[in-house]
Amino acid sequence: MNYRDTIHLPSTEFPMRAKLPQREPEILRFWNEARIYEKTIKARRSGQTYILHDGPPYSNEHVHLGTALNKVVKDFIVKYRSMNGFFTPFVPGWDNHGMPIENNVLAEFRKRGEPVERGAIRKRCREYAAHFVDVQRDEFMRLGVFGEWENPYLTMSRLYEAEILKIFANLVQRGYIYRDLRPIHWCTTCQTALADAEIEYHEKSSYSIWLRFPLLEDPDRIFGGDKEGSYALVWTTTPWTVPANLALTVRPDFEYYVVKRGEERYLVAKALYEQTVRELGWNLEGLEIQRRLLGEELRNLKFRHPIFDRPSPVLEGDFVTADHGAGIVHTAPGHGEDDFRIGKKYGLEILCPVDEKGHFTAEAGKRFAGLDLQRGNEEVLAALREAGNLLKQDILEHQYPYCWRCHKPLVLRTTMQWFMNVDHEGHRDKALAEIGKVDWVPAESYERIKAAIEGRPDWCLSRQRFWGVGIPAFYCNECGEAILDADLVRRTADLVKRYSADFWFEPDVMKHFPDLTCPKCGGKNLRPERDILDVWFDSSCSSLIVCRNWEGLRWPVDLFLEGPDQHRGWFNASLMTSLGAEGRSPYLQVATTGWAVDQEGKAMHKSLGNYIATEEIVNSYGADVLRLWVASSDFTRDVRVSREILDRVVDAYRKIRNTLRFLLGNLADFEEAYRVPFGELAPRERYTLHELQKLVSTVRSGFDSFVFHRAFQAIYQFCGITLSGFYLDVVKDTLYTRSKRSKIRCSVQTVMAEVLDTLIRLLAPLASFTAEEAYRASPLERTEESVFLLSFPKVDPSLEDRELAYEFSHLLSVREAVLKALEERRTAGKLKASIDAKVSLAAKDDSLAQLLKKYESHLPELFIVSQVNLMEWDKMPEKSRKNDLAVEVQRPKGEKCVRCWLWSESVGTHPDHPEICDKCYEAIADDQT
RNA sequence: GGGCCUAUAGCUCAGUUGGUUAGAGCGCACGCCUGAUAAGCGUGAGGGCGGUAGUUCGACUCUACCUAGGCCCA
Repeated sequence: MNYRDTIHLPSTEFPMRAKLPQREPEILRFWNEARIYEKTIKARRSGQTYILHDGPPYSNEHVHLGTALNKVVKDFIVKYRSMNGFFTPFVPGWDNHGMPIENNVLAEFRKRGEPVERGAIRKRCREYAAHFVDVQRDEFMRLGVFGEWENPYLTMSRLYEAEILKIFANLVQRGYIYRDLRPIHWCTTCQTALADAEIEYHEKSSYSIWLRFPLLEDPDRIFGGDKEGSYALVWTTTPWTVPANLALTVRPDFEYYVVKRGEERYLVAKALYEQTVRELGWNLEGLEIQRRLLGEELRNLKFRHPIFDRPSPVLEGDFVTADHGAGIVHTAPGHGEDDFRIGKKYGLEILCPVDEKGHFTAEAGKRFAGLDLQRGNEEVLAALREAGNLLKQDILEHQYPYCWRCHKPLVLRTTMQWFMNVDHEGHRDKALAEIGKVDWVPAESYERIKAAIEGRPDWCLSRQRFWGVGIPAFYCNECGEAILDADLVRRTADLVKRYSADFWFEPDVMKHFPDLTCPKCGGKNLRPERDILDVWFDSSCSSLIVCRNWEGLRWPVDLFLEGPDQHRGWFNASLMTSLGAEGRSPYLQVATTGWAVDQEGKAMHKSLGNYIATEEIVNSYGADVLRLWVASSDFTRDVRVSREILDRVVDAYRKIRNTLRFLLGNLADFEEAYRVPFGELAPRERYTLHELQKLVSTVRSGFDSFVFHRAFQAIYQFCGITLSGFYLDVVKDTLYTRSKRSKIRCSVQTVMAEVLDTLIRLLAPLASFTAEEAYRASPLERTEESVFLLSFPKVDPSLEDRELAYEFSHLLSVREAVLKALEERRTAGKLKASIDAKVSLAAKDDSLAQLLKKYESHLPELFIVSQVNLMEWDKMPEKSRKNDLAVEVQRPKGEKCVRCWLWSESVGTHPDHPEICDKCYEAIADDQT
């Protein structure tokens, strides 16, 4: 008889090979067609609301791996909450306005030689953004991320653009918004301000000049009373900024010398003294250091402008360095960041005598007015020379900012901009108080947001760009008055809602404001502001706009979760607008993800060649592998990706998948009716269920505290060790050889059913596709259409048995010793399969001996051997003893059963089946009835 | 240059308030099985905790500095 046909081997449709890139799209189709996401939301409508508000990625390219990582972590959290009964609508969003898209579009226009016209550019930007919203939406969906993909938020939608202005109106009304000067990088060719990212640095030849400022006032007699022949030494590379000079800055903690050279006296920093002397070609021997004093002692000095007859007072500033020059910095508040700041601090005028084309204005003086900066440079040098204040003129090669569009050198110009006052009515302090109430994950991230808020300057909201929401201000053409009024902003918002923000830039926009007059002069000739709002302002409004306009959402929200750059970005900006407009922070909890980096921990760049595309991983490994890569990593730090890392994730995936497959296969003939009550299960089975409860507990606490990699490791190790390495291995004999409906086989299947059901649900938020696939392939009773409509497992205390687990921990260490002994025997060539062995065993320790006695009948299957003999310690040979345990491996008694392959003395006792053992004889008989 | 953070076996991660020979899983090597089979099982070899100098009876754990890396700012 062929007994192979009488054993019960696993059988399942769930294939060993996942073929995820092919299979996942089928599962996606099912989710979409059956509207599973919507069903999870509807099913939990009465549950507690949990809102994770999505931070909008920028819609200008394919999904970056870091963005994928971010969205996947969000999906873990949302799915877990949802399966725990929370109402969790997730509205994804995109940031659409802004410079990168505008620049790409401008490049397209220029390439085709089309005229750069505002309306046409904006139209194309809108299309461009919409295209990449579609691209990214598909890519996010492909990752298995659940959400309102049919109803996302777009910052360029009319509703959103209008709401931005309503929030802006609130800030205007509350007095947050003001207009002031600020230095910005300016391209005189393109006639526009540039953002930092639009600047590129190249080598440039500049003048390097030394000049002197004659002494004007010296109340503290620093120079000893002689005004004539006393000077401050100054170095600069930009002669054209000299007409804008309004001060000199020294460093208060530097030491300065008054140096006598013939009849002249010069002020210079000690640290730069020798270098300066060398530069100027002076003879060191002919010099005399008359005084040494600290920079702070110079504060009452006033010098005279080297060209004009006006004072240039000495200021104290920490930005002065000892790298170049004389330690005395030419300060022109209109043409430098540091200059501007210190100018404001000391209440200086902000003089910027250069217009948008790079020509000197009348403010630069008659001699220079109208000159471009190149000719201006020459003329300034000539004027300095004539005044006798130019000491040296040279050429210097140095790094200088250039426009990335026209590649011409940039200048710093100070122009009028709109600002949000971050200190308005204690705003900053309120913000600091608010962040103290927020839960920051990881905790250190509080320090970062704190530093970012403490240090943030007033928010410059103006951008001289095309693609964004226009700042709804007006200017009077009669008197120049700037008009920004909350009600007017709201009126504009209503128009935006109707026509989109594009209407603001139409040539006849003023027709919408026919009644408008200048509040100052009553003039009726007004023009609209052309600057747009900083796009950070757009995205900073997202929580307010989305969570109060989308049905079912709530504000403030439970969680923001983004990359670490958002401490200064979106976390910060959202707090600013929310606090200003609504008086509180928009979030209760903020979690930070790290960046996706390469194997060495370095940032990925396409130019470095270490860039791995999301698409590449999804197409060659599958989304579940990408999801498990995220799940296996500590996302609060930077997350590494490499071939090896992905290969290890694939190993883990296969192990988990094969474990599921084995469970599914061995449950093929199982039905609910055969379930054995938990109380009647054997120790081995109860132990496994106990371990399953431990797993559930570990996974839950991992999910609760966003430590997904612990949850993942626990699942992986449970599959690999507890199941594959122990339980499933040990139980095979029972499954295969016992009669189908025997209680012992049904007991095992009862456990396997429980394990399978739990495992699938534990895995669902992480390996969503595979969990769904396994659920659909499951022979168990399916109560829901999708795994995501099931609940997340909870610990069942009735399945816990600590005492039993304690006993099993001892049995398992005995098992380890036995396996070692078997391995030794195998190495010696005296044994192949462990089932061909008999093990004699003795424990030195009495309690262990008793434990073994208690479980004696279970030992052969635990060790997967044919027979186990418990012996007295003293009767065991010396060499078999190791520590407190003695193990000897021998040939079993009886004959090998051809059906179950175990050795038994009962083989041969059944005349109708002479080659099989009692156990098999019984099984065959049972199965036949 | 400043702020915040990271650095434990090839990989992903554990290492409680400083205390005996630093852990896990995977991978790797070797072996077994052929009734989970492009699967399954077993055994074993791998690091001295980025570096240096301190504090301490004793440091992967504390301090300082340095190196490499990340984000932000200058």
